[in-house]
Amino acid sequence: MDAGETAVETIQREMTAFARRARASAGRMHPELSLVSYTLLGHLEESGGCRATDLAAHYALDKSTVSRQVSALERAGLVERRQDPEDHRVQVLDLTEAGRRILAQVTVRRRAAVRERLTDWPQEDLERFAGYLVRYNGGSAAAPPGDD
Amino acid sequence: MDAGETAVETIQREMTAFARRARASAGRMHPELSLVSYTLLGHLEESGGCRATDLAAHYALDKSTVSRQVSALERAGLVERRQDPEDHRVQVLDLTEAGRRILAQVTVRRRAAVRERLTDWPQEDLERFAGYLVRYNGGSAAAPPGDD
DNA sequence: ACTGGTGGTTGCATAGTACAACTCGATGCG
DNA sequence: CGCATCGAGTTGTACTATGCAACCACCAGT
Repeated sequence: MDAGETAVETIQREMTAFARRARASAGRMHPELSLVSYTLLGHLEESGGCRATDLAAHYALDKSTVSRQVSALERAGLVERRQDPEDHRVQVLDLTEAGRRILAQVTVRRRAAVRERLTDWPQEDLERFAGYLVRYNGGSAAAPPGDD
Repeated sequence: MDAGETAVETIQREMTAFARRARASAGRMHPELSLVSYTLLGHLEESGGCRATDLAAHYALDKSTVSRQVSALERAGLVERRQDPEDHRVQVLDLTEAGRRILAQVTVRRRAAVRERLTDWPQEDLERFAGYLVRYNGGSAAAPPGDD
């Protein structure tokens, strides 16, 4: 196996390991906001409000899954649904004040956890790593960070 | 926010995005081997056989979860259980031939999918990215952030 | 008005998970 | 030795996330 294969193999293995860990403990750290709920709220904040269908498409989730997640978030008072006056099929979703607050809290906690692992990393490495992740995840080198 | 914060923020977001995507698509890609099953088989291969308790500890899973996963893998003919002659409480788990074969197949497919996203990456970037991931995941045994 | 397409909800099934209670065997202590 | 304790694993129960399919409501084009 050449060096390229070795690097690909390592990347595959490490990404797998990460995904498994994230999944295994997704609910433990932020009992009030699951990983999926967190990313949905994050997307609402970034996008400034969107439709359930947009969330489903963006996250490759079934619309029924999004529907239920959104219902839960609404029950929890973190998002609001507004009827689109232009199209009565559509519900435009947006964060409530409480939603914004919780999202900010969880973001801070998550970022702290990430930063924890990144202590001692030189600034240059942080930036390169961030760049690689963006490039890997998106093909989206163009998209703004956290686009997703 | 300074550049360091921005990089940390991006890393956090991208790792989260990746975890979510992996989770969403884990089952679709390899219907016969879920992400968790895959990692368990992988660990058995690396370790050359271990106990269910070791798997649980390594992956921060409840022993009941591992028990059921292992049962499923055994039913599928991918792992074997052997009584430890030293301690009759213990079952040493190991891959069967079929388990090895499936694991190899899925590894190839997963690696191909990863390589797909890494086409056009210069060798130097591949190696650096792999190194960053190892470093990020590695110190993490204690408090994996995606893990939380 | 009919037809087809889109946004969303609900019923049903499944996977993965945790926690608690349990069994069985090992280990240690009086 | 006999009993208490510990460790490995299993099983019962419950919950969450998820997908698919069926369905309803609405929009738009013909």
